[in-house]
Amino acid sequence: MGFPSSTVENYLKAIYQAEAAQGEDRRLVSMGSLAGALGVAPGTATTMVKALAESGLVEYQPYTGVWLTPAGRKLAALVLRRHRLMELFLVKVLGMSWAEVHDEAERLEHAASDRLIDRIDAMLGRPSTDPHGDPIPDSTGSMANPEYQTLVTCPVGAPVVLTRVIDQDAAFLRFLESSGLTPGQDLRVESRDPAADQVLVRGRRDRRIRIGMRAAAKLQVTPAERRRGA
Amino acid sequence: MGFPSSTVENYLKAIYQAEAAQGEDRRLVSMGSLAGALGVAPGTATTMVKALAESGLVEYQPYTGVWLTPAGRKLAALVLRRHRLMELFLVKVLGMSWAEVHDEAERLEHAASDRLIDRIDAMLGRPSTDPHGDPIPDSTGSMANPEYQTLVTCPVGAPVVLTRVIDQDAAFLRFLESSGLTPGQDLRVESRDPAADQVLVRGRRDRRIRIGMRAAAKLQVTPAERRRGA
DNA sequence: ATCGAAATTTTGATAACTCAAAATGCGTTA
DNA sequence: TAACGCATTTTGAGTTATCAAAATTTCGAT
Repeated sequence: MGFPSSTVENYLKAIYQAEAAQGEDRRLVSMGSLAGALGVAPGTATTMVKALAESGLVEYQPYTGVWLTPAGRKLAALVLRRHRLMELFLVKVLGMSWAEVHDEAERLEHAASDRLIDRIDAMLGRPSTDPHGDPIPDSTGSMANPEYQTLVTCPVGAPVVLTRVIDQDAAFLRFLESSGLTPGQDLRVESRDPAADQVLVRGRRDRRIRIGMRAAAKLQVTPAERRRGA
Repeated sequence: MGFPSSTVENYLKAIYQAEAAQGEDRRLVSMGSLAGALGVAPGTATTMVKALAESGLVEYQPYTGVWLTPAGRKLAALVLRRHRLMELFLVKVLGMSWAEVHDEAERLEHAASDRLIDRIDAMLGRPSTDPHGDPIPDSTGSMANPEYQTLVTCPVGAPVVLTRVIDQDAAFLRFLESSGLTPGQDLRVESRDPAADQVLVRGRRDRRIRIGMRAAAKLQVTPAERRRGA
């Protein structure tokens, strides 16, 4: 009936992202991980999910998990759209830092009207990704979901471009910023040592950055385009 | 304890504005008008106001009314600050229309952080009034509250500048916009006829606009500065 | 001085969201 | 297959904000 509450939007978004974080196929989200992602008690998640199932936004199998219906998926994508456009807007127009916009957008995404979001979208030139490289769903809720390699999987020595960062933690983002590891940067993995949990990255001006495998796996890259001309 | 909910902020804002709408001295707001302003049942207002009194934000006398404590007044002013800066931002930066920003700001004012508000404030050059001419409280919560004349009280024939519009109704604002009655415009009251409930205004390019006394009373003006030079 | 209308408060319910802790189900391991 | 441990669900309760309708208070008019 009425439009979805912030709480409903947050549950849908969390389910959407948990689905996406898993593989292509297994789109079943456990109560435990959902409750964890939202910071609520397990019983709370169960109760809410049953309500969401009532309104046709998710499917729910007791003791098994939840997944989104097409309606729920669309709604979640539109929340994500609001969030990501808002983040990009805060960075590009208001000059806020990459690291601090997440929480701000987390609240604004529930307050901004479609009209406002469309203005922002237009002002930014209908962008396709947010400051972290996350793709922005269009106004119908559909989104490109490209598969990238990461600093763990890309070939050693090959020039790549940092394309997407899969983590919103402010401290991590501040570290990346201070290391020059921001989307768009040209990089090259110089060496990888799984035993020592070390990845050595060459950045701009041959800067060397050492990070662990876990962090490296959060940095997605694409092969660098060969420069044209001489 | 925790920070105020949107509901609390809205009650404080409504009380603040009801106080201001009354005279300088009589700052006592009745339950009826408060409930009316917020669109809730009278009993609801009573309940909430008692809770606000518990937290020291208002003083409450049963069967008499409410008024803000200094703490409540400051909080209300900061909500108003967020609202007005947000409105001005939406108009100036996002090019939204005067008439449509009120509802948008009504929601965003509860979601924007102090940090964001300060960025907006800085980007707009620490403005002193919003698009309606309403004064913007500073970050300590203090606000200039100038007394203006209105199109009902200003001298007939005297050149004045439209300074402030005391009404947020979208239809009214759209009418004003289409009539060229926006803050900053030079005007002159050509004639006033209380019997016929008519005020005849001369606007830009000698345009004639006829409005009722009630509408005229919502348009606040200051005497036009005499132009220097030839 | 009292009566009655209007405003206000109280009462009893409801909806949305949450928790802690008890109960239940599920899969694995012995 | 029986039992253990863990995840999940259920239960009982609390919070915040709301309403409708009954009870109460106030104040002006007779």
